[in-house]
Amino acid sequence: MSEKELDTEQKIKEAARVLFQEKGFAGTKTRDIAEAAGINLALLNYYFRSKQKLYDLIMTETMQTFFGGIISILNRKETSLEEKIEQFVDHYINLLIENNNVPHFILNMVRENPEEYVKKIGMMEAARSSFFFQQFMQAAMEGKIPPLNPLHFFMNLMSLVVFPFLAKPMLTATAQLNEDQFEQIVNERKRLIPLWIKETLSVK
Amino acid sequence: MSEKELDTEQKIKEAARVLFQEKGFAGTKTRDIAEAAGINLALLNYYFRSKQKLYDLIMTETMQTFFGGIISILNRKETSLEEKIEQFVDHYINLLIENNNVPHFILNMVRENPEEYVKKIGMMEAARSSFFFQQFMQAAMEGKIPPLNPLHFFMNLMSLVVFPFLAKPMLTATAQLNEDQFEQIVNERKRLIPLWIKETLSVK
DNA sequence: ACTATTTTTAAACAAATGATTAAAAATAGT
DNA sequence: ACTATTTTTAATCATTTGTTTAAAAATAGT
Repeated sequence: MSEKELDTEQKIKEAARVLFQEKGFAGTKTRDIAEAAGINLALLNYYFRSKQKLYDLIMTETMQTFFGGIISILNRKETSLEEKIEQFVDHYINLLIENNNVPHFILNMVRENPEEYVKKIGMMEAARSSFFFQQFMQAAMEGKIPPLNPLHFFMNLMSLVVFPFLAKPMLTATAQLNEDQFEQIVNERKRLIPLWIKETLSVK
Repeated sequence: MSEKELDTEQKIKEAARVLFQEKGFAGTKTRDIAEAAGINLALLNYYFRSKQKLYDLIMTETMQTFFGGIISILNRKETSLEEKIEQFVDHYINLLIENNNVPHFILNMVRENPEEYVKKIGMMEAARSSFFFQQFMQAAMEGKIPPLNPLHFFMNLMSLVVFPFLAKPMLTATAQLNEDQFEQIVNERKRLIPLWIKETLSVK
């Protein structure tokens, strides 16, 4: 096992990750991956057996990236509900600035392969059983926040954080925003989204 | 030109619309369309010349569906800012309940073909020059609402309305929600989103 | 009823695409 | 230096896929 070996494998995986996230499974051709990675086409099958197996690997790793980091934030005993919201928003916006296409990829993936997705992710269950969820329900019971369906709350939080990254190509295509302006906008949202979310908890 | 003729053409277009919206351009095979429409494969090319031309047609019509109805709401002289928000939310949620996959399709489309998308849509420009936008800026100048970047405001509105439909496959795949429960949730949001959005206008 | 036109069908084509093979090149172990 | 193993390459295979063709069937015009 030399340096070069890992290098080749890694080059393929990286090229595949970028292309799969951008174009989806059907839209990505094995020859495109080989070209982007600068390797011979046969090496893809040599290292990863098949396009599907490579895709599955990228899928798993991407899910890990997207959902992995958040569990620990939601389960911290020492932070308040408000602090968790702030950390959640900050964590995700930072993550998505570095991985713009991940939300799009995950949505495509779930549509292509709902069963596989369900197997790989106990995310919702993890969120439901999180300390964050307990804190939310307790605050509702104590009347500190209104008895809003937690699903609305969670959907709002994800919406406000994630949607701009899904819509980014629409904004940049129409020359509404360039790369820097987009990043500035989403960075502003690190501060604003927690404020907005807390406001929604004062409604009705 | 008989009944059957229009019928065949329509059947193909309908099947293509469903499949393209669900699976994207690369993920949809001409044979799948033919099978779903119950027609001979060659008829697709007979009526629509090519897969690409058929896709372009579906794309144009879908954009029309998605953006067409909203302009008149945003330009009404007789409604207030608040009323426009309510009508906007109600209009879109109703539309998306009948066309669950349209947001996903549009996002895919923009990524596949940003230039074509830009040509087809002057939506942002229409929104910018709308009476709604003037009302928004005026209210900000008069201090009735804070000087929030209109982009944040518009992004929040779209996020809260559209995101649940993008995330729907995640919710149904994990058996969090069935079809009816999902529809109930988004219907609740017709009332809630305008309230939440108005709250965001009281922040900072 | 006859003819021209339109629509439909089965078959085939050509290119694209995922995968494999067998040989060559590079590397590791001794 | 020699051998075994691993990695890389060029060529090829088998399917899939978008499209075309030519004939058959259906329809319209008279």
